[in-house]
Amino acid sequence: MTIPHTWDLSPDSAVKLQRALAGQINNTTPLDLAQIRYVAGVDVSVKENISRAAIVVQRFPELVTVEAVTAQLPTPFPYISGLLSFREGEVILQAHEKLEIVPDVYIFDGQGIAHPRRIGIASHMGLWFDRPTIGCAKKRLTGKHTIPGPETGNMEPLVDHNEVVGMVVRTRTNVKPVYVSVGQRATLETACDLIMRTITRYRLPEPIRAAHNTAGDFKPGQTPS
DNA sequence: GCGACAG
DNA sequence: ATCTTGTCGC
Repeated sequence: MTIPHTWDLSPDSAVKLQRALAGQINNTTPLDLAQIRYVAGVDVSVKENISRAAIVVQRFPELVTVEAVTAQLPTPFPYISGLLSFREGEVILQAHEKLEIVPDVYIFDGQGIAHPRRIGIASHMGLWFDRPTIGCAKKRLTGKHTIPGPETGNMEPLVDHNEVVGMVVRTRTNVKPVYVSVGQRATLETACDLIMRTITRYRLPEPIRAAHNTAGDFKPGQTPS
C-alpha cells in the first residue's frame, strides 16, 4: 500500500512518490449522478504562513450547504508548480477528519489528472479518501486545446502528449472557461456533467465557491448568500 | 539556453 | 495564493 505516506518530503522525493502513485488512478468508472446526494467543495487559503482548509458539503442537486468544516496548520511546503498537494494535502486531511457526512464526490480547486505526471491534487486526495473526486482549475497546468465556443456548456478537450487529460469548459456564456479533469473514480464525461450541474450564476461550481469563502478568502462587495 | 508554470 | 481601486458592461 503506497498510501498513506508522510508529507514532509523534499521536492525530488515528492516527484518520485507521484510517479509511484499515478498508476492507481481510475478514470473509467462513470459517476451515477442520479445516485449522488452530497457533493463537497474543497479549498485552501493561505495567510501569513498559515494554511486554512475548508470542506463544504452541499445536498445535490439542490446545492444547499449541509455541513462545513475547517482546519489550520503552519504552511508546510512552498508553492511549486506540479507539487500543490504537498503544500495543501495535510491540512485538507485534517479538515476531512472532522467531516460527519460522507460526500459522494469531491470537487477540488486545482487539477486532477491534467497534470505532468497525471496526479494533481484532486487525484492525490482521491487516493487518500478512496472516493470519487474531480479537479476544477481556473488555469491550465499542462496540455493544449482550442478555445471553446462562447456559450454555456461549450467545451474542448485538453490534450497532453496525444492523451485527453481533461476538458476546457465554458461554465457561463462569455466567461473565461475552467479546466475540468478526473481526480479519482470518475470519467471525464460524467465529471463535466456534474460540474455543469453545480453551476448557478457564477463561473465556478457552488461547492468550490462555498469552500473558498469558508476558507477565509472573499473580496468585499460580493453578494451575501 | 529560452519559455511555461494548478494554488 | 496574496497584494489592491476603480471601472466597463450585461
